[in-house]
Amino acid sequence: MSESGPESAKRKQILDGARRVFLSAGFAAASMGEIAREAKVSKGTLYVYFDSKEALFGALIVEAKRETSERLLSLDTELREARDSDIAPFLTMLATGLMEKFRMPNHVSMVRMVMGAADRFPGLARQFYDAGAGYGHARLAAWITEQVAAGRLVAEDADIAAWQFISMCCHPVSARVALGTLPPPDDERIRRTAEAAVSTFLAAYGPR
Amino acid sequence: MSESGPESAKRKQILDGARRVFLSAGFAAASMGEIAREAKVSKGTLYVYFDSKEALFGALIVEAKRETSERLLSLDTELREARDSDIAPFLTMLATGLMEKFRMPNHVSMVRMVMGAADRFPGLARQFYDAGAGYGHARLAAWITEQVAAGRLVAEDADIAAWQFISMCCHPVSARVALGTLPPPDDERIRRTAEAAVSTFLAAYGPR
Amino acid sequence: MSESGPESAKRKQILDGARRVFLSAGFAAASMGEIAREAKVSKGTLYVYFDSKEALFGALIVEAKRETSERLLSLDTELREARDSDIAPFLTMLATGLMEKFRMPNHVSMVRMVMGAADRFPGLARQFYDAGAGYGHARLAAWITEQVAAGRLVAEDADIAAWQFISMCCHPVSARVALGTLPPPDDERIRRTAEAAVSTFLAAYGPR
Amino acid sequence: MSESGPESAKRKQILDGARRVFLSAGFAAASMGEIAREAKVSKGTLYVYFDSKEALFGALIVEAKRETSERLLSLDTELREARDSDIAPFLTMLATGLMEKFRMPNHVSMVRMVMGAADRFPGLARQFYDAGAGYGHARLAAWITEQVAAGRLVAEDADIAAWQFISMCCHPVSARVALGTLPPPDDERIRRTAEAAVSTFLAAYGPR
DNA sequence: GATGAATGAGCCTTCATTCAT
DNA sequence: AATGAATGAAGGCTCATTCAT
Repeated sequence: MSESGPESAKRKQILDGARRVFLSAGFAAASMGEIAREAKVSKGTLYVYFDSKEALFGALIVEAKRETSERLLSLDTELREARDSDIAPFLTMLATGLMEKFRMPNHVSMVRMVMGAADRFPGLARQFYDAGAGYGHARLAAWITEQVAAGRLVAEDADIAAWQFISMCCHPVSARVALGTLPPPDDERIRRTAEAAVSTFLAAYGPR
Repeated sequence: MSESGPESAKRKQILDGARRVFLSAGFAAASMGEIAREAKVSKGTLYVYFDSKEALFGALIVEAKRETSERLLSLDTELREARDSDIAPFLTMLATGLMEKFRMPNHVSMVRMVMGAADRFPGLARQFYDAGAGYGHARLAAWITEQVAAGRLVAEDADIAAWQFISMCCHPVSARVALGTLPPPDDERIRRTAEAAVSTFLAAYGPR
Repeated sequence: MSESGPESAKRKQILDGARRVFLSAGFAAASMGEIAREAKVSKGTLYVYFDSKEALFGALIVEAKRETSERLLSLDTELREARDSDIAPFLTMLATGLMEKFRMPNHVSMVRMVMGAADRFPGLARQFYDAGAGYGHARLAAWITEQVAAGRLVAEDADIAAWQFISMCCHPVSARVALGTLPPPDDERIRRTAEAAVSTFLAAYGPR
Repeated sequence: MSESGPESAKRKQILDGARRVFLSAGFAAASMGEIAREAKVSKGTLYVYFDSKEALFGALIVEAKRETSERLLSLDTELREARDSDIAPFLTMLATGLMEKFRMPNHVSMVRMVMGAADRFPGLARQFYDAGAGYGHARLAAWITEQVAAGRLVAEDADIAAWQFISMCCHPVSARVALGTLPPPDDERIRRTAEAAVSTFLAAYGPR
């Protein structure tokens, strides 16, 4: 009794190999042979589980999307719990978490890969965005709206405010690391950048 | 009298074809044959002007870098003239210009292409970043420092402040358009986002 | 149960095709496409068994070298048995064998090919020489030394004497056939040339 | 008043460049571009003087043939003068000259090149042979015939005798150097080999 | 299900040759 | 006569995909 569905162990083994190869080479430069070698299966087996190179790539993005979605569920929890806690410490934690995520080598590679493939696979890029940045932004905007309703923040456009906060955290990292191939920020720099983001955000939208 | 130097017309013709192909396919997926077809020269001619596919790609980045540098010279002028003008209108103009640049299809494709190739050509990605985002950030930080000295702004860390302003303008666009393959923002959305960026920036660093 | 080692049937099939093409065109003028066609395999299969055109060429030389080595083992046996037989008939047989070998079309082509590639592949040419002419000369020189010790020949320099005998047999054939593209000698001419070589050799080194 | 005939200085300049390139690479691996560079003319000029790569190669062989012919005219003179001199010293001189010629790098390369191209250009190889080895052999055979007639040598088959003498000199050198890529013989080895050739030749065909 | 040998289209690059100047 | 830019046909090699075992 075996299965080649999404739960198969071999399927995961292949996806792991594919992730390593696709992340470091991008879609076009990755070769099925190297993926097979990396996943320690034969080339033929690849095609037992995935119809084509594109399908394998797509499955990888979908998987990454799912992992991101699951991780972001904890954001929901945190946001819900944060309703009654102090705003500043919570935002600082949020900012720090975002930046730490954005400096991780795997995240950098993933962004590079998806961006590099966005012209060829707009649908996948869109899914990746929706599950990650898009979802995160929507949740934060909703939380801001709640805080405004509760009188703890003052913001006319929660959508834009959410983007501003996220942008101040993520962009300096991804512009320098993912695009500029500069070394990732150390903890101290992250701390200072996060605090500055919170400070600026609250200067604009904080109570009073 | 002909020349195969950087001024040659045929060289430009090739670079134009290469830009179209590289921008829409990325480095690895672009083929020299398609570039030749697009540039309306023979495949052999490609190699008269460029030693290899990599060299052609590199020349393209260098050219884009140079164009960006030249365009940013006007930023210098504007920043200098802006010393005595009102801060808010100037920042609004800056924000609008940034966002309009970031929604241009060619810019989107260029960022996607350079990001997708950053793993293989870190040096080129770095050059591209240095000439564009890096240079722009440095100029803005210097300007902020001057404003602080003149008492028109209050900012402890001009470096971070500059990144915040740039990020609030660029990130919402590039995250949604370049990564998320969403339609670019229209003029109205740009206006509102730009104004919000200026407003938030001045709330944090403005006089008083 | 398959194997791509030196025993694989397909490998032999490829080497056979490669031999035909390399022998008739030389290394540089041979094309992998033609070899594939001649071997009745696809171009890709060539690269499953051999890493490159050079590797395929090298394997061909090594194989030819091995065949030559094996064939020359019988020379050892003959030389050993010839110790007690009459010298003249044995030398005549040796001379005839040498000349017959040197007029064979495949041998002519092989020498042409190796010579033509000696500038680019000196190591391979050296291996080919060592296994063939070099080994044969060494064996004959050793045999002559033994005959001198036994008082059946008188030669101060067995090395030079061996070269003289071999040269009188081989050079007239290879100069005219391999270099001059003249028709190979018929049996009668071989007989006369062989007898003359033995006669001259014995006039110089024979007993008394 | 200019001429593109065989006397043109530019033609010679091209042939010189072509010789260097063809000799070191062989026909197929040589490129017209490199020849043009080596000859310090444009690629187009090559085709003003020679119809094709093959024609240039052919002209090179013809020129080498002519030079060889001219050089061999002195052999005629020497042979004529040698009629009355002692045979042994003359033959020793002849043998030494042959071997010195055969160890010259240019001669080694020329033989390799012509042999490597003999399959494709049998006519040229034939011309090269006729003007060199073939002509030399014929002259020596004629001289031997004269010596026999004069009672200074005893040989039934002057043709074979001439080949034997030439072979004992040339083959040990070309087998080891041109084929085996071994270092060329030094002067001492040439002296010993030449003397041994003369000694063996005279043992077989000398007076008495 | 898993394998890996085999395929052939396609890629980057080179090169003999042509032609307008 | 001389140039060198331009061409397009190969050439060596890779790789996604298939299929018999």
